[in-house]
Amino acid sequence: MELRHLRYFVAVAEERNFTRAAKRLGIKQPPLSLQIRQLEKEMGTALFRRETRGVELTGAGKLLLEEARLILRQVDRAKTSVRRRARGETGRINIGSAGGTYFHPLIPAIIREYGKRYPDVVISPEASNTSLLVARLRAGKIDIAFIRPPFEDSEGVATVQLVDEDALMVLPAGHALAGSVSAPLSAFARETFILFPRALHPGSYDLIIAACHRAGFDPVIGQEAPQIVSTVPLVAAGLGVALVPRSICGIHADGVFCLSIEGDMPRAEICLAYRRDDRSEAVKNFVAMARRLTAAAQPQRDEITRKVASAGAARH
Amino acid sequence: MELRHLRYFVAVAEERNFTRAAKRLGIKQPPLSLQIRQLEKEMGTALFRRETRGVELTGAGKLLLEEARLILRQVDRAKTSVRRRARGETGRINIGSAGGTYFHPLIPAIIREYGKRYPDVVISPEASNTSLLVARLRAGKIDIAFIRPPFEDSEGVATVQLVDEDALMVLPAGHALAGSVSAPLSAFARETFILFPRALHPGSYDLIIAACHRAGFDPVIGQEAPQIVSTVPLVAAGLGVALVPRSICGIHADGVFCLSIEGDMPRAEICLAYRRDDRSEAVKNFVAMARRLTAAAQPQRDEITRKVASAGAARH
DNA sequence: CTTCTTTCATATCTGCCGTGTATGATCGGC
DNA sequence: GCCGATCATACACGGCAGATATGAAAGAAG
Repeated sequence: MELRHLRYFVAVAEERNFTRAAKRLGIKQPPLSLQIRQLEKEMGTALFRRETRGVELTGAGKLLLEEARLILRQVDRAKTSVRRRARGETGRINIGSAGGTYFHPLIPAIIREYGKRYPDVVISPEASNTSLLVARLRAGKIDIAFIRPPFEDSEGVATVQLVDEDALMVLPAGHALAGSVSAPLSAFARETFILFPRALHPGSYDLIIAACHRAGFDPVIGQEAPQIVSTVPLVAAGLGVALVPRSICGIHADGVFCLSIEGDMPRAEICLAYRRDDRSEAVKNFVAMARRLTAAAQPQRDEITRKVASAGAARH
Repeated sequence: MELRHLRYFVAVAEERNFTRAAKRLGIKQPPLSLQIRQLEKEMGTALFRRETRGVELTGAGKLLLEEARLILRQVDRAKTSVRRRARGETGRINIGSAGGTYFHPLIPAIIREYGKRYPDVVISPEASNTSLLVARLRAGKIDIAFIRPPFEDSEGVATVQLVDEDALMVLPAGHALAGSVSAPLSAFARETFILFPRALHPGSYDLIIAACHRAGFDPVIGQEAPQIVSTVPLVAAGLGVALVPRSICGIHADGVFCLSIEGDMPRAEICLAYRRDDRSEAVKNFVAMARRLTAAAQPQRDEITRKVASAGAARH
C-alpha cells in the first residue's frame, strides 16, 4: 500500500463518484478505478459498492476512511514538524550561564528575544561556572554557554565575544576611598582581597593576581567567595575588597562603593560558546540572534557603561 | 511523499548504513540513495549526515524517524482493522428480542456462542415486541431480531425459523384441570382468557382467537397483560387462563400449571429476522451461527421439549 | 606510503506500472 | 426507447523505481 492509494480512496469516498474524484485528483477515471481495485485487493475486501449512481462505502470502507484520514493528517503533521525542526523553529536548547554573566543586561535580552522569535523551542537554562560549563558544552549536556574567558579545553568550542567591560573595585561603603572616581591598583596593596575559588575560573583568577603583581604587590587573600557574584556581599560585610566585572558591581551594590582602577587592568569579557560542530539549526539561530543583538547594542555600549558607572557612583 | 519513502527511511535510520538497509529492503543501494534524496528534497533538509563509516541521523531525521514509525505502525493497524472488519470480526450488532423469545434456551445460547467466537463485535441487545422490532429492523436501528411470526411488513426482511414449539394452556395451580396431561381447547370455553394487547402482535393474537372459534366458542377476554411474558403471573394471580409458548410456560411457573391442548392448535415459532440486503459480515456471521446452533439443537429438540414439559408438570 | 576495503554518489539503462485514450456495459430518467 | 451518467475493460505510452557499472573518499591494513 502507498499513500497514493489512501489519497485516492479518500477522494472517492468523499465524492462518492469515481469520475468526480478523478477530476479532483487530476487523473482520469480508469487509472483511479485501477488503484482502488488494488487497494481493495490488498485489503481483501470491497471498499465501495458500485451502484448505477456513483458508489457507496461498505462497512470496511467506512472504517478505512476514518483510518486513512488519520494517517494522511499525521503525514502532513510530520512533514511540517520536520520542516520546522530543520529550520530550528522547534526543539530544545540547553543554555548554561557562568555565574554573573546573566547580570549583564545583554544576556537576558538575547534569551528573551530568541524566545520571542522561536517560541516553540524549549529553552532550559542552568547556572554554573565557566570551567564546568565548557566541560558540559563539550559533553553535549548543554548547547550554549555564556562564559567569561579565558578558559581551558577549548578544543571544538567556538566563541563569540558579546561584552567587553572593565572591572571595578568594590569597597565597603565606609572605606577611605569610597566616593573617589578612580584609584590605581597599588592603592589597595594592603587590602584583603576577596576572591572566588581558583578552580572555578583559573583564567580570571590568575589575571587578577598578575595585575596585582604588576602593580607591585602580592595581594592578601581573605575570605573565599563560593561564586564571583557572592564576593560583593562579603565586601559589604567588611571582609575586604574585590575586583568584579562592571555589570555585576552595578547590580549588587547595597552597602558597597565601586571604583574604577586606573592603568592597564584585565578586561572582563562575556563570550557565547557553542560546539563548533553543532549541526542544530536552533543553536545556529541562537548564535545568530546573539550576534545581531550584540551588534545592535554596540553603539549603545558606552552609554550603558556610563549608566552603570553613574548608578554605582550614586550609591556611595 | 509515499509510504515507500518512509519505509526506506526507517530502514536506513535503523541500519545507519545505506548498503545494509538496501539489502534488508531487497533493493540495491543506488535506488535507495535516490529515494532518500527525494525524501530529503521534499522535507527541505538533510535527514542523514553521510560519513565515511555509514550515516548519522540529523536532528530533523531523528524527529522524522519517530513520526515515520508512528505512521507505518498506524498503517499496519489500519490494514488489520479493515481486514477484521471485512471478516465481521469487529463492529457492532444491535439485536432485538421480542418479549419472551429469549426465554427459549436456544436464543441466549446463540448470542453466547456468537460472543465467544467474535469477542470484538459489540453486541447491543434490546427487548421489545415483534411489530416494533420489525419496524426498527427495516429502519436500520437494529440488525437482528428474534421474533415470533407471523408479522406484517416483511418487505426486505429475511427470516430463519429457529424454534417451532407448541403452545400450552397456563392454569392457576388450583384449577380443576390442574394435574391433567392434556385437554381439548373447548374445555376452556367458559374461562377468562388473559391476552396481550393485539397491537403488540396481531398475528399471534388472531391465531388464538381463531383457534377458539374453531373449538366452537368465542373466548372471554379478561385482564390485558402488557407483554406476552406477563400473562403468566396474571394467571398465577387467578385472573384467568392463558395460552403461551411452551418455553415461556416452562420458566415462569410458580403457582401455575401447564397443560397440553389436544387437536389442531397454532404453533409458536421463533424466527431470526434480518434485512435481506444487509451487507454486514458480522450479521451474516450471526445468522450463520444461529443456523448452525439451530441445526445442532434440532436432534435434541424433542428432549428439550420433554424436559420443559416435565419441569412444568413437576410444579403442579 | 601504498593498497585494499567500505561506503555513498553518479551515470546510464531497463522494465514495470501508473496514467491516458478509446470503448463497452449497465442502468436510471425523460 | 433513446440518452446520459457511471464504472469496467482493453491497450498504448512514458516516467520512474530499480538494476548495473563505476567513481570518489576515507579509513584500515600491509
